[in-house]
Amino acid sequence: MAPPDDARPSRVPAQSPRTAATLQQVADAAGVHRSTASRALNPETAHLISPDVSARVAEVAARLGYRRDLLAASLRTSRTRLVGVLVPDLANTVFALILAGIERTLAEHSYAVLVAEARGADEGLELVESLVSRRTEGLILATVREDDPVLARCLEHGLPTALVNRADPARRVPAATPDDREGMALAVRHLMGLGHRSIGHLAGPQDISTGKLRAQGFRAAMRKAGLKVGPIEPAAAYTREAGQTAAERLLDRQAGLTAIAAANDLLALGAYGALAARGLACPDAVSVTGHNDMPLVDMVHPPLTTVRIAHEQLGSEAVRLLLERIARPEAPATQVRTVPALIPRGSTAPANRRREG
Amino acid sequence: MAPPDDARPSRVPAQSPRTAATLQQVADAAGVHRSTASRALNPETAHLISPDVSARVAEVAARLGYRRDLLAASLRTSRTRLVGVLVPDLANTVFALILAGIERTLAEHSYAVLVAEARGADEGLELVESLVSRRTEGLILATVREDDPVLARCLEHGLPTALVNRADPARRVPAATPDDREGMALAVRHLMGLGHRSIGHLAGPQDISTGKLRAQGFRAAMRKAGLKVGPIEPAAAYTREAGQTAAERLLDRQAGLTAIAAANDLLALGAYGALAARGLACPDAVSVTGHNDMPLVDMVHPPLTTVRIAHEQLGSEAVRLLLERIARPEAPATQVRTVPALIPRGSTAPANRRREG
DNA sequence: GTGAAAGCGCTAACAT
DNA sequence: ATGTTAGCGCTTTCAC
Repeated sequence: MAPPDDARPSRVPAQSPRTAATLQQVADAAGVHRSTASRALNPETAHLISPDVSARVAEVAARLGYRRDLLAASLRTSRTRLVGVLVPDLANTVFALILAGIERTLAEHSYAVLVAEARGADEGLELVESLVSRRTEGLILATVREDDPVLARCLEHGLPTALVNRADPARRVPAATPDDREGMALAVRHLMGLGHRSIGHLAGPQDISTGKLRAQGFRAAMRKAGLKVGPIEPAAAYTREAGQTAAERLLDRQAGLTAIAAANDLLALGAYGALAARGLACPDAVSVTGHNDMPLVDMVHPPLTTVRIAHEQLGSEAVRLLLERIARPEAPATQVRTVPALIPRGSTAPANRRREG
Repeated sequence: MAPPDDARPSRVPAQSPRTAATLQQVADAAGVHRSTASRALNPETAHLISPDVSARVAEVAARLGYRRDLLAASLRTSRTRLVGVLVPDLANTVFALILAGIERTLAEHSYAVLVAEARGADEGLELVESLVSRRTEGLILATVREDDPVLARCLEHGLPTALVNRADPARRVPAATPDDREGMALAVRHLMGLGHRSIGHLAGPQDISTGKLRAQGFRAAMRKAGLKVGPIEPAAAYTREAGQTAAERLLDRQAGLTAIAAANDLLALGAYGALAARGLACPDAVSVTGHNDMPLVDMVHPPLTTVRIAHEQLGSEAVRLLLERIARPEAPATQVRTVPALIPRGSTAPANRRREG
């Protein structure tokens, strides 16, 4: 009934493979054993097979639209080429940029990325279990806080882990972070260069390494300049709202403040709100600096002077560290710090003008 | 030499499971067959097993730190609970927000998300192959353009697919999009309400559904109001740079323009640049509207009047559509449109003031 | 250079 | 209610 298949190449790469061809089918069609087909199709083992057989198998595989089943291969080899990434908030630009860096770099190494949001610690623990049970080869955590239970669990599991943007004070695992102390020092020196002497620090949450280290950087830079360390007010979270609240406390504490160095751009924008609420102009009355150089902070009013973090690079460094860890789990945990850069814009100005308010 | 293990519960939940326990080991330790252990541990089949055996198995499993190997289970059941997501640019806030919505909703259904950036079409095609070979149950595409080869490939594979933020004109697959025509009509009506009659459209790329539909919405709204349709200039990409270039062309084409309705916030910000370059004040000389309500556009100068898209909702709707598709692949492809909202801010003002320039 | 056989860890008929 | 058996699709000894 059916017309005989003619030998010319079919128009489409085989009829739509409703059910994907399996290695066994390829082998049968090529008249070889499936182990031979496996070897022929795998670049690592193809050299074991005679060129003509290899060619025939490859041709048949292409005709049948064969695709290696990575799931089955992973089960057999225990190599999934899968990495899990945990972030606190996907909607946050900082983590989106880091994730972009991670994904791009992992793709270069033909790894796939399983991404999940760990809003709370409990959720994080469950996610680790689920990622382990999917046999991810390693994890990148952007969520880590002080005494983090998720990190602890990863260590228990012996799961190769790297941190990004957050450091582990105990240095038990590799981490890629910005040089937080130096970044804040950059901001403080910039303000001092403009003549500011009364500088307050709008700090981040102190159980996050960025929050803690940037506060340390602030103190150190002030001391080094021989200045009395200004007031430090930690915000409850890295948000505009928390920033505004903390900035208000900061202004309450020290009336004569001429500059605020914030631990993060969103906090700095919160400070804009607090200043506006008191009729204090920025930068005329009070200068403000941020941290991160998020997209669009060059267009806010006034354009935010900030410390640029190479977020994508942070992501790709974390990948490098993780892959190293996967290859040599017992090697010492490398800490990579990226170099921050000050981006001067309109939110900082010389301190010589007296405040009106 | 080693002290005998005493019977008290060990301090830690078993000694660190260097090598995770397997179902067989649990079964052996509980004195049952591994299929019994499997049934006992699976909520779906636990009712087949007597309560006491179930309890014993559960207890042993907990003691040994047993974790079901999802990889092996998936191979057996052909259900991976894995969904692939393709976005054009992870670093773009719009897609980050959509991804957040996708991830959150998929997590509720205990699906995991494999995310990848498809920068070009070739890359997209390869990614589809790789996702197929990982046996993702379905795909969400945020990358689709006119006559998209990636979408075509998904259809060939018979892979359940849903689109997000982009529509397929042929409606071959389900899609969750904003109501692009209505969104743009909102902006145009707002401008007309302020007395603007000479309005230009800073359009998006015309091979992307948002670009095309928003342009259509612009035309329709102008005609409906009995106005002559103003000039339309498509930008090469949804970026500030492309927006500035296209806005310059727009201003060249029609000198008397009092308002620009942009297809996207970044394009609108590009228009800010073009206006500033010509000494035209916004909104005094020319009003500008955007589209998306990206984070921080409320803080740029002037604060951008824009059309808010519920990006996270878009993501969760896409997930709903995809899961439906996975359940009933042959059902008609539903199109979901979310309702846009105009957010009036400082970049639009009444048209009565004459331009100085 | 190729084939045969075993098995990764799990689940789902099919017994009993 | 539980055990037996047979794979999912692949890779990798081990033979020849």
